[in-house]
Amino acid sequence: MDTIARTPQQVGAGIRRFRRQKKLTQRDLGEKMHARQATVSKLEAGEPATQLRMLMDALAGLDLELVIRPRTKLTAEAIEDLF
Amino acid sequence: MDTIARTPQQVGAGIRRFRRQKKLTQRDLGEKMHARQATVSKLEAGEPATQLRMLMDALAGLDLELVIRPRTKLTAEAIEDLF
DNA sequence: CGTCAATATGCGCGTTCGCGAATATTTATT
DNA sequence: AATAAATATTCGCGAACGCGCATATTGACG
Repeated sequence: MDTIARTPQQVGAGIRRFRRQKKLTQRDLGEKMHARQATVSKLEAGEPATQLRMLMDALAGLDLELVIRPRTKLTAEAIEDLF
Repeated sequence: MDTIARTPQQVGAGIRRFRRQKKLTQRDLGEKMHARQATVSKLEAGEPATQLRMLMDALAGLDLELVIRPRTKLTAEAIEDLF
């Protein structure tokens, strides 16, 4: 399932969901992306000042990618996902 | 047209493309997101240490959103887009 | 409950952000 | 070629990063 993100928090939540789906710990992901577990923690918490590099490294570590696209109207289901 | 991004540089290039599509200058976008023109410049250049907040603010200013999804096989067309 | 794994938080350090402000430098446009 | 607009780059500053290292705190499970 793809994840829509419009805020740092939603980005973090998306990363976390995919990481858990792959049964990886923050430490596991941290090793893949050469970052500390603490850094992964902040990224998933949606810390707004997290560096873009950390996001992209995490995506690579989880074999994910970003799509940038015009905002869509949120469906009822998509709204559910935000919570 | 949606943009696929796997690196900070590709993220920046995507932002730039959408900004130009909307006939906005870096200064225009900067005002919308309460950031300096210089900051927009670095974001579009793909500076890896750019803050996540800057990315999300820029997307909001351009009425865009992110999708996080599993990496896809790149089609010939998508590969073109990377250059 | 107790125990261990997983996650969150803290400190000091070096680095780099984004800021205001200003200035190159590049890119139209005529 | 000349001018103006757009973009890139620099300075000093305060703030926050990610780091190693260490320690709470929380969560899962027997």
